[in-house]
Amino acid sequence: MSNTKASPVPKVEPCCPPLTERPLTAEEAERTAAMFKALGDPVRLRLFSLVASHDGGEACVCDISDVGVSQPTVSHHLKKLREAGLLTSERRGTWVYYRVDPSVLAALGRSLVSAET
Amino acid sequence: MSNTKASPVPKVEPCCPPLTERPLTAEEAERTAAMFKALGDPVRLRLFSLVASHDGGEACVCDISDVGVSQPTVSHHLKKLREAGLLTSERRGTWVYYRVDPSVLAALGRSLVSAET
DNA sequence: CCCTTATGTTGACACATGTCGAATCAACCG
DNA sequence: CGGTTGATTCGACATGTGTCAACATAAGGG
Repeated sequence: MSNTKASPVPKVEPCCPPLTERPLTAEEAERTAAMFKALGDPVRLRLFSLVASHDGGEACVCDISDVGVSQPTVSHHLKKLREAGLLTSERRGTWVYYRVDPSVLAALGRSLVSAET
Repeated sequence: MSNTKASPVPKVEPCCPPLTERPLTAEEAERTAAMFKALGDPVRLRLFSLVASHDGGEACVCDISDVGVSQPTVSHHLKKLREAGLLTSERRGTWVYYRVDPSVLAALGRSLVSAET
């Protein structure tokens, strides 16, 4: 309402401060670790990669269900990724589509590469 | 040793292919997830951040043992980080020093940020 | 030498997590 | 409607994981 102009986004910090510049606080570590944890399972990482690399950055569950586990398990992992803030889901008719949140992903990555400034 | 000359390191791929350009194979996901998993615990992430942000990129265990868990637990987590290839350790006299592997860290980060090319 | 300090290892245990089959909910189609 | 297919939820189980106390190892100092 008030700051509709080009506000410099004072201290939003979408998710993850850089790991290499100062020690993380307990709270920061808690939030950031939750995201790394979500990517720390092979099946979830494949699912995430399948969604992220799909055309338009989104994919139907039916397109990515072939990762070697049962379909309930796929759904379970997608839910975890959604709860971690890495994916969003939307139902369009019969199918449910998942897509990545690019900003969160980029911020997470930047928390790692910021070392080589 | 045949290739002692200045080989351009053909396709080493230190650890982690980009997640957003093509679906990861099961094997790639396995290896990459292992690193994310190592960073997926709050205590480990704090320990890692403490080492990474310390002067000279290395820290004595005695400097980073104050993260709210017992000392054996700290040692246990440092071992996990070492096994994941994120930290290396070296004993110099009485104290053991841990330091980060910058190349692995950067490669991991790049696997996330490569989306915004 | 023994003793103190600094780290790492072992064993045990509570708890979280990945997995599946069965049941359930949602949308489309004859 | 009833039926079919897609997707999630539920209940259960085996396995993995974080944690600590106790013990072991390493280095240095009296």
